[in-house]
Amino acid sequence: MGTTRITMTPGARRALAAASRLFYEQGIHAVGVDLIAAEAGVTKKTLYDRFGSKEQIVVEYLADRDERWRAFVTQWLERTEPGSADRVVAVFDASKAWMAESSPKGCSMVNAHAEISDPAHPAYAIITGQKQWMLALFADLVRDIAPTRADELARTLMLIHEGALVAHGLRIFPDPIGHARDRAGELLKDAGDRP
Amino acid sequence: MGTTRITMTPGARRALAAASRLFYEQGIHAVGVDLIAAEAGVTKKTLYDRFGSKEQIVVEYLADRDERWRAFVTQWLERTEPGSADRVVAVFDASKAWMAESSPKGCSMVNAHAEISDPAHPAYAIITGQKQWMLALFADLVRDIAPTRADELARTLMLIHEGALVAHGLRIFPDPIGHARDRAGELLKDAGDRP
DNA sequence: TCAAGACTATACCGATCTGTATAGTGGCTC
DNA sequence: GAGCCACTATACAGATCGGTATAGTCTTGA
Repeated sequence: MGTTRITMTPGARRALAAASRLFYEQGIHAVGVDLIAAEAGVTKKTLYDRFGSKEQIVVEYLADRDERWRAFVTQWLERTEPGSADRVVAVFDASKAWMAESSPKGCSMVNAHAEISDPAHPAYAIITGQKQWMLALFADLVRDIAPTRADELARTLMLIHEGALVAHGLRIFPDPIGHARDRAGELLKDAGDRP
Repeated sequence: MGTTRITMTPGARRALAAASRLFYEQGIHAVGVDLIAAEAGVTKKTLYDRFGSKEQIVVEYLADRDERWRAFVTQWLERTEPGSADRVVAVFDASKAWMAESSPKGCSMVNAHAEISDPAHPAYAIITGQKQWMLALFADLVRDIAPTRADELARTLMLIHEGALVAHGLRIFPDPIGHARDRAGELLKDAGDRP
């Protein structure tokens, strides 16, 4: 991990929880540190003692969300049969559950990327890192089913998955993640038929 | 069209061009009206005489981009055979050309949506309007090929297309729109085989 | 009991934010 | 050549931005 993390004292934990909610709902630039402090029941002094800068709060926000998402998916995968197409479908099931819980505005990484122009920003690596992790995960899961076409299928799954998250956030049509899940299932069934 | 548009004087045109570039590259909240005025070679007075508010500049930015995108796609479609699967593929070709030109950060509508929380914001209707237009376009084009499955296929195409734009913006893998184009072609070839 | 550390409250810094006011200049048309 | 309109320049209002300083309170563990 290339990003520096901070020690999470009780106050820092509350601040991060408030910042996470506010950043996701209203956007990063739209939320000031005064608002974060007020919502968390914490003074700005405490915020800057713990995080040092607003940028670091943003980094912690994304790194924490990334960490929780990876753990969430891993947990869903553990309930499925290794080496089966069900495992790919389970990723979409996990996404649907995750989004239904508290992510009506789509992927936080994609949304954060919209507000960060500088690739040198420490948050940039977290954002692209998660997407690379997802692509590698799809490739690993597909390799057990269709080894020769693993990379190509993984990229297609990636497109469908990202598209579903966007469609969910923008409410383009009902249940886009469920739709994506079904298409992913068909895609792998067809791929398995012709070896 | 539910959004009010303004009269585009030369100064307003320059201001909108500058705002478009800045909003897209740095995000809406990160760009102030002073910067827009300076970059456009226009005073703030002129900005407020023409647009009235920053919000209205944002609305013009999105409405103008939406308008130009629709014209762009329509132009590409006119070069293809009506009723053929090539027309769907042409949408992806248009997207690839559009993004290559001046959109390295993905879809401006999706990015703007990340910064706008209030559905009552006048920009909201423009954002969702474009996505609905795209979905209807896909449905119309597919109806000529596979009428019974038009809506389902249109939604799948929508997911692949949106995913490709995100993947392009985040540089998840090389040429995602080209990849999406090929998958869309296959999808319709298979759909046409079984009527 | 005492020291350390996490926290609180308050007040402030300079900079920047959106938005407005005043006064004056340039070019176009009738 | 008079009037109109787009534009320029400057200065400022009130609020909020990220970030810091001082001083005091609370809990925890040795």
